Amino acid sequence: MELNSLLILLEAAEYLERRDREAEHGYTSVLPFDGDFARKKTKAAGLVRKAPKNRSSHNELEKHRRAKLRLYLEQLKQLVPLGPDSTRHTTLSLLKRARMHIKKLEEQDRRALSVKEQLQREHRFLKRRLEQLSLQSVERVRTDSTGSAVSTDDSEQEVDIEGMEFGSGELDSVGSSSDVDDHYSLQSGGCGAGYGPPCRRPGRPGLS
DNA sequence: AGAGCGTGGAACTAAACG
DNA sequence: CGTTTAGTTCCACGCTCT
Repeated sequence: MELNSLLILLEAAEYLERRDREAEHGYTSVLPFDGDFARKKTKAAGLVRKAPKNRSSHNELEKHRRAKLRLYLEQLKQLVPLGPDSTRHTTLSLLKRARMHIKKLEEQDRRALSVKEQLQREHRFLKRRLEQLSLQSVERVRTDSTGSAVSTDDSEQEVDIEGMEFGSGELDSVGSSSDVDDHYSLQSGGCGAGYGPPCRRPGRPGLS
Protein backbone atom coordinates (compact mmCIF):
# COMPACT_ATOMS: atom_id res chain seq x y z
CA MET A 1 0.00 0.00 0.00
CA GLU A 2 2.89 2.30 0.79
CA LEU A 3 4.20 2.73 -2.71
CA ASN A 4 0.73 3.35 -4.08
CA SER A 5 0.07 6.01 -1.49
CA LEU A 6 3.33 7.67 -2.32
CA LEU A 7 2.54 7.62 -6.00
CA ILE A 8 -0.84 9.19 -5.41
CA LEU A 9 0.74 11.87 -3.28
CA LEU A 10 3.42 12.37 -5.87
CA GLU A 11 0.68 13.13 -8.35
CA ALA A 12 -0.73 15.58 -5.87
CA ALA A 13 2.64 17.27 -5.49
CA GLU A 14 2.99 17.65 -9.22
CA TYR A 15 -0.50 19.07 -9.37
CA LEU A 16 0.25 21.63 -6.67
CA GLU A 17 3.40 22.68 -8.46
CA ARG A 18 1.56 22.99 -11.74
CA ARG A 19 -1.13 25.05 -10.09
CA ASP A 20 1.46 27.37 -8.57
CA ARG A 21 3.15 27.83 -11.91
CA GLU A 22 -0.13 28.57 -13.62
CA ALA A 23 -1.15 30.99 -10.90
CA GLU A 24 2.04 32.92 -11.56
CA HIS A 25 1.00 33.26 -15.16
CA GLY A 26 -2.46 34.45 -14.23
CA TYR A 27 -4.69 31.53 -15.09
CA THR A 28 -6.18 28.71 -13.08
CA SER A 29 -5.43 25.06 -13.44
CA VAL A 30 -7.45 22.62 -15.45
CA LEU A 31 -9.11 19.80 -13.54
CA PRO A 32 -6.23 17.63 -12.43
CA PHE A 33 -7.59 14.19 -11.75
CA ASP A 34 -9.71 11.51 -13.37
CA GLY A 35 -13.02 12.17 -15.02
CA ASP A 36 -12.09 15.22 -17.02
CA PHE A 37 -13.81 13.96 -20.08
CA ALA A 38 -16.95 12.88 -18.25
CA ARG A 39 -17.21 16.22 -16.49
CA LYS A 40 -16.91 18.18 -19.71
CA LYS A 41 -19.47 15.93 -21.31
CA THR A 42 -21.92 16.40 -18.47
CA LYS A 43 -21.40 20.12 -18.52
CA ALA A 44 -21.89 20.28 -22.26
CA ALA A 45 -25.14 18.39 -21.85
CA GLY A 46 -26.36 21.17 -19.57
CA LEU A 47 -26.97 18.96 -16.56
CA VAL A 48 -27.23 20.88 -13.33
CA ARG A 49 -26.72 19.09 -10.04
CA LYS A 50 -28.23 20.18 -6.79
CA ALA A 51 -26.21 21.15 -3.77
CA PRO A 52 -26.59 19.13 -0.57
CA LYS A 53 -29.78 19.73 1.33
CA ASN A 54 -28.25 21.51 4.26
CA ARG A 55 -25.06 23.36 4.84
CA SER A 56 -24.06 21.66 8.07
CA SER A 57 -23.98 18.19 6.58
CA HIS A 58 -21.92 19.49 3.73
CA ASN A 59 -19.57 21.10 6.24
CA GLU A 60 -19.30 17.87 8.17
CA LEU A 61 -18.45 15.96 5.05
CA GLU A 62 -15.88 18.51 4.08
CA LYS A 63 -14.35 18.36 7.56
CA HIS A 64 -14.17 14.61 7.27
CA ARG A 65 -12.55 14.85 3.89
CA ARG A 66 -9.92 17.26 5.20
CA ALA A 67 -9.29 15.09 8.22
CA LYS A 68 -8.60 12.20 5.88
CA LEU A 69 -6.19 14.33 3.90
CA ARG A 70 -4.39 15.32 7.10
CA LEU A 71 -4.21 11.69 8.14
CA TYR A 72 -2.67 10.70 4.81
CA LEU A 73 -0.15 13.50 5.13
CA GLU A 74 0.74 12.31 8.62
CA GLN A 75 1.23 8.78 7.30
CA LEU A 76 3.36 10.13 4.50
CA LYS A 77 5.45 12.02 7.02
CA GLN A 78 6.25 8.71 8.73
CA LEU A 79 7.36 7.18 5.45
CA VAL A 80 9.51 10.00 4.14
CA PRO A 81 12.81 10.62 5.87
CA LEU A 82 12.82 14.27 6.90
CA GLY A 83 16.03 16.16 7.25
CA PRO A 84 17.28 18.06 10.29
CA ASP A 85 15.04 20.94 9.24
CA SER A 86 12.04 18.74 9.87
CA THR A 87 10.75 20.92 12.68
CA ARG A 88 9.06 23.22 10.18
CA HIS A 89 7.64 21.71 7.04
CA THR A 90 4.72 22.72 4.89
CA THR A 91 2.43 20.42 3.00
CA LEU A 92 4.10 21.39 -0.23
CA SER A 93 7.61 20.80 1.09
CA LEU A 94 6.56 17.42 2.44
CA LEU A 95 5.17 16.41 -0.94
CA LYS A 96 8.32 17.58 -2.66
CA ARG A 97 10.41 15.53 -0.26
CA ALA A 98 8.22 12.54 -0.93
CA ARG A 99 8.82 12.90 -4.63
CA MET A 100 12.58 13.08 -4.11
CA HIS A 101 12.41 10.06 -1.85
CA ILE A 102 10.52 8.03 -4.43
CA LYS A 103 13.07 8.90 -7.10
CA LYS A 104 15.90 7.92 -4.77
CA LEU A 105 14.25 4.58 -4.02
CA GLU A 106 13.74 3.89 -7.71
CA GLU A 107 17.41 4.60 -8.37
CA GLN A 108 18.48 2.31 -5.51
CA ASP A 109 16.25 -0.39 -6.91
CA ARG A 110 17.82 -0.09 -10.35
CA ARG A 111 21.33 -0.29 -8.92
CA ALA A 112 20.53 -3.28 -6.72
CA LEU A 113 19.08 -5.10 -9.70
CA SER A 114 22.21 -4.43 -11.70
CA VAL A 115 24.46 -5.74 -8.91
CA LYS A 116 22.25 -8.80 -8.57
CA GLU A 117 22.58 -9.63 -12.27
CA GLN A 118 26.33 -9.10 -12.10
CA LEU A 119 26.63 -11.47 -9.14
CA GLN A 120 24.49 -14.07 -10.87
CA ARG A 121 26.78 -13.98 -13.92
CA GLU A 122 29.80 -14.26 -11.67
CA HIS A 123 28.27 -17.16 -9.81
CA ARG A 124 27.53 -19.05 -13.02
CA PHE A 125 31.06 -18.53 -14.27
CA LEU A 126 32.73 -19.65 -11.04
CA LYS A 127 30.51 -22.69 -10.83
CA ARG A 128 31.50 -23.81 -14.32
CA ARG A 129 35.13 -23.10 -13.58
CA LEU A 130 34.97 -25.26 -10.48
CA GLU A 131 33.43 -28.13 -12.41
CA GLN A 132 36.11 -27.80 -15.03
CA LEU A 133 38.91 -27.92 -12.49
CA SER A 134 37.38 -30.91 -10.75
CA LEU A 135 37.31 -32.79 -14.05
CA GLN A 136 40.94 -31.90 -14.71
CA SER A 137 41.87 -33.07 -11.25
CA VAL A 138 40.17 -36.43 -11.69
CA GLU A 139 41.82 -36.82 -15.07
CA ARG A 140 45.24 -36.13 -13.59
CA VAL A 141 44.77 -38.66 -10.78
CA ARG A 142 43.78 -41.27 -13.34
CA THR A 143 46.86 -40.74 -15.49
CA ASP A 144 49.06 -40.66 -12.43
CA SER A 145 47.74 -44.00 -11.18
CA THR A 146 48.29 -45.66 -14.56
CA GLY A 147 51.73 -44.16 -15.08
CA SER A 148 54.83 -45.27 -13.12
CA ALA A 149 55.99 -41.89 -11.91
CA VAL A 150 53.80 -39.60 -9.86
CA SER A 151 54.42 -35.97 -10.35
CA THR A 152 55.25 -34.10 -7.19
CA ASP A 153 55.38 -30.71 -8.80
CA ASP A 154 53.14 -28.64 -6.52
CA SER A 155 53.01 -25.73 -8.88
CA GLU A 156 51.21 -27.84 -11.46
CA GLN A 157 48.59 -29.09 -9.05
CA GLU A 158 47.89 -25.79 -7.46
CA VAL A 159 44.65 -24.26 -8.54
CA ASP A 160 44.73 -20.54 -8.69
CA ILE A 161 41.10 -19.82 -7.94
CA GLU A 162 41.99 -16.79 -5.91
CA GLY A 163 43.81 -15.15 -8.76
CA MET A 164 41.34 -16.28 -11.45
CA GLU A 165 43.93 -16.04 -14.19
CA PHE A 166 42.22 -17.95 -16.93
CA GLY A 167 43.60 -18.22 -20.42
CA SER A 168 41.30 -17.48 -23.30
CA GLY A 169 41.63 -21.08 -24.49
CA GLU A 170 40.24 -22.37 -21.25
CA LEU A 171 37.13 -20.31 -21.62
CA ASP A 172 36.69 -21.32 -25.25
CA SER A 173 36.67 -24.94 -24.19
CA VAL A 174 33.75 -24.28 -21.87
CA GLY A 175 31.59 -23.47 -24.78
CA SER A 176 28.29 -21.54 -24.57
CA SER A 177 27.77 -17.88 -25.41
CA SER A 178 26.61 -17.10 -21.90
CA ASP A 179 30.00 -18.32 -20.71
CA VAL A 180 31.65 -15.64 -22.73
CA ASP A 181 29.23 -13.14 -21.34
CA ASP A 182 30.01 -14.29 -17.82
CA HIS A 183 33.73 -13.98 -18.46
CA TYR A 184 33.37 -10.47 -19.82
CA SER A 185 31.25 -9.47 -16.91
CA LEU A 186 33.87 -10.77 -14.55
CA GLN A 187 36.58 -8.81 -16.24
CA SER A 188 34.74 -5.55 -16.59
CA GLY A 189 32.52 -5.57 -13.57
CA GLY A 190 34.97 -7.20 -11.18
CA CYS A 191 37.73 -4.66 -11.54
CA GLY A 192 38.02 -2.55 -8.45
CA ALA A 193 34.63 -3.69 -7.28
CA GLY A 194 35.97 -5.51 -4.23
CA TYR A 195 35.25 -8.96 -5.63
CA GLY A 196 36.13 -11.01 -8.70
CA PRO A 197 39.41 -11.27 -10.55
CA PRO A 198 42.20 -8.76 -10.49
CA CYS A 199 42.41 -6.34 -13.40
CA ARG A 200 45.01 -8.17 -15.40
CA ARG A 201 44.64 -9.20 -19.02
CA PRO A 202 45.17 -12.95 -19.20
CA GLY A 203 47.07 -14.49 -22.07
CA ARG A 204 48.46 -11.23 -23.39
CA PRO A 205 52.09 -11.12 -22.26
CA GLY A 206 53.02 -8.38 -24.67
CA LEU A 207 50.82 -5.88 -22.91
CA SER A 208 51.56 -4.60 -19.46
C1' DA B 1 3.04 32.48 5.14
C1' DG B 2 0.69 28.48 5.86
C1' DA B 3 -3.08 25.74 7.96
C1' DG B 4 -7.77 25.15 8.86
C1' DC B 5 -12.58 26.16 8.24
C1' DG B 6 -17.07 27.44 5.99
C1' DT B 7 -19.17 27.73 1.82
C1' DG B 8 -20.87 27.37 -3.08
C1' DG B 9 -20.89 24.91 -7.00
C1' DA B 10 -19.53 21.31 -10.28
C1' DA B 11 -19.06 16.54 -10.92
C1' DC B 12 -19.68 11.71 -9.62
C1' DT B 13 -22.41 7.64 -8.05
C1' DA B 14 -26.00 4.66 -6.98
C1' DA B 15 -30.72 3.95 -6.15
C1' DA B 16 -35.48 5.01 -7.40
C1' DC B 17 -38.76 5.67 -10.88
C1' DG B 18 -41.63 5.72 -15.12
C1' DC C 1 -33.38 1.11 -20.05
C1' DG C 2 -32.99 5.98 -19.85
C1' DT C 3 -33.93 9.67 -16.62
C1' DT C 4 -34.23 11.75 -12.18
C1' DT C 5 -32.82 12.40 -7.61
C1' DA C 6 -30.25 12.43 -3.29
C1' DG C 7 -26.04 11.89 -1.29
C1' DT C 8 -21.05 12.24 -1.78
C1' DT C 9 -16.67 13.99 -3.38
C1' DC C 10 -13.71 17.40 -5.23
C1' DC C 11 -12.14 21.98 -5.87
C1' DA C 12 -11.69 26.95 -5.36
C1' DC C 13 -12.30 31.04 -2.80
C1' DG C 14 -12.38 34.02 1.15
C1' DC C 15 -11.70 34.43 5.85
C1' DT C 16 -9.48 33.73 10.46
C1' DC C 17 -5.92 32.08 13.38
C1' DT C 18 -1.21 30.99 14.65
